[in-house]
Amino acid sequence: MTINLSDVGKCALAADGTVLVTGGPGSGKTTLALLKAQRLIPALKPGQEVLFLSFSRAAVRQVLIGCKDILTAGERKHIAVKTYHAFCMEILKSHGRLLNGKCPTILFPGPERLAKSRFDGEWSTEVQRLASEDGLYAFSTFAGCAAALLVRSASVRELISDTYPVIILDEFQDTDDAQWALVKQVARGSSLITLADPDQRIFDYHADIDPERLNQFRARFAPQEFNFGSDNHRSPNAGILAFADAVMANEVPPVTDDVKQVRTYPNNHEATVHAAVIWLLSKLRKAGIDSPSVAVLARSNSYVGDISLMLGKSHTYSKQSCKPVDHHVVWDAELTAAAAQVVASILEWPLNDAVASAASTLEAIADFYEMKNAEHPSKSAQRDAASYRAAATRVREGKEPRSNGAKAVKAACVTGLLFRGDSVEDWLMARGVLGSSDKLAELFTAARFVRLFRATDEIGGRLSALWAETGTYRDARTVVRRTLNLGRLMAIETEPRGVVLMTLHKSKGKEFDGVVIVEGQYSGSFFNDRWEKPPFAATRRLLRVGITRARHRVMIVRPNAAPPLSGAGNSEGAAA
DNA sequence: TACCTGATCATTTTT
DNA sequence: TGATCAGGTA
Repeated sequence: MTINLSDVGKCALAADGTVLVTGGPGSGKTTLALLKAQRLIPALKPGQEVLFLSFSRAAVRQVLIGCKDILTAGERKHIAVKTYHAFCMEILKSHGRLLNGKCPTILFPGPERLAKSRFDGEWSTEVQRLASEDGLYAFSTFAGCAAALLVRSASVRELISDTYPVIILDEFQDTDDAQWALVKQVARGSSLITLADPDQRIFDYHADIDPERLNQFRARFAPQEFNFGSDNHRSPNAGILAFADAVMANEVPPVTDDVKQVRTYPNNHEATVHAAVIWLLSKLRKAGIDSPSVAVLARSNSYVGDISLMLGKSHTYSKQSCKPVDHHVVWDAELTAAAAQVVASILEWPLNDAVASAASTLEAIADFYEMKNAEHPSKSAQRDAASYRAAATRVREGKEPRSNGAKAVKAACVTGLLFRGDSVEDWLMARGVLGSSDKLAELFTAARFVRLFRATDEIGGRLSALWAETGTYRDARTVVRRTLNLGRLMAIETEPRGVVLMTLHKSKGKEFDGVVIVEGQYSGSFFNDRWEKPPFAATRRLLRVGITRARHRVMIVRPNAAPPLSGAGNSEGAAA
């Protein structure tokens, strides 16, 4: 692969010592970092590696792809690309005993969530206590504890600097306080190559992520600084980046074929979103891309879920029929998984008497509300969890449950369900129990999102296997739980292909042929002066990140009533 | 304690 | 539009 470096790029490549490289999306920061690594690798001693630190596994994957383009197989052996979490976990596992004499163990996110939902009190202080007293480290404590360890132990610090004499820091503008503390420690012995784009700060609503981080870095390390500005190596022409920059600056965006805005009316919003995705796919295919990747981005998780439901239905748009679009959703699935457990427990009804069956389903429902409360504490979730838990106990004691929701479950259970062995049909029948009462509507909605895991086929297959073996759905709950966990892992590891739905935030650092950005009518709106004052700088940065994910084409679908994207009024592009 | 009613609101989080 | 919450009532 030949790489044409700009003059700034050449200087940055040649520079020694601590370096700070800034530049916009697709300006080639990562490429430059890898070229620098390539230049430094021959000087490494045996056992030494260049360390490349990123925030997410998705980012690591993206960097590894870059490594394949730029480095030879031999060179790649001398570069370690890791997440902060992986790096810190290694430090803690190997040397954590030095902190408190306890054998270090890791509290993984799944078990942590469970523990959190059962724990009454401030969880953030509890994880600190678990780390310092028991040597049990939750993921959120990794960086802070690793930093504390390096402060205390010069020998561990030296060991790390000896292994990793050069450390590349990706997306530095989003470094949190604990990670910054860690960076300051490793910098005592290793030299830093730091990559950043202050305009891609999209996580700084988090109190730990300081908008001043880059300046703190400059003040502490006085790095040689190189600015790649708006160099653009991602999309073949500059229309997309220019449009994105205009949106960020709240200026009238340039007219370009690469970015189209579409307005929707309340009665055709869903159909328009659907049609936009189909239209973009066909445009990309016509442009010669065989299997284009398209990201559909929205502001909130719940709205991403809504869009998934839209794409799963048939619509008519301008007399054209839009068939369901196969797609993948990057989805935080804890609640959905809990709802799936409820459905699975219903599949197990025929195996037990009505009392045991109803009680186990009621407990699954209580678990669902506990999970809901753990994710987003609310009085109603707490009350519902307690109420269903109590109902389960009452049922086991042979009494009638009090609440209407629990009564509906009990009644359905007494009537019983007759499953026939068609796992999809039976799943829908079991889910239908939740649709029978208004009180259970929330669970019904959550269970509908099981298809978001793209695990429906997998679950269906495994349930069918269960049925073939036993003529029942014995252990349906276990099967469903395992399948959903598996599906989650695979979703992370596989390269995105086809249509993928996610939040704008999650799209950071990723790249697609086409991008559709959707604004919702009620939720998922862009400009809301409830949280943010005009000119909505944070939202504009976020939109810029989303728009610049596209290599070829962008569509922005917005309600007709929404204010103009930028440039005070006369900025509307052509509608499709 | 459960449920009805009307008011209020509708973001983002790596592993 | 639809979910959620506080306050009132049985």
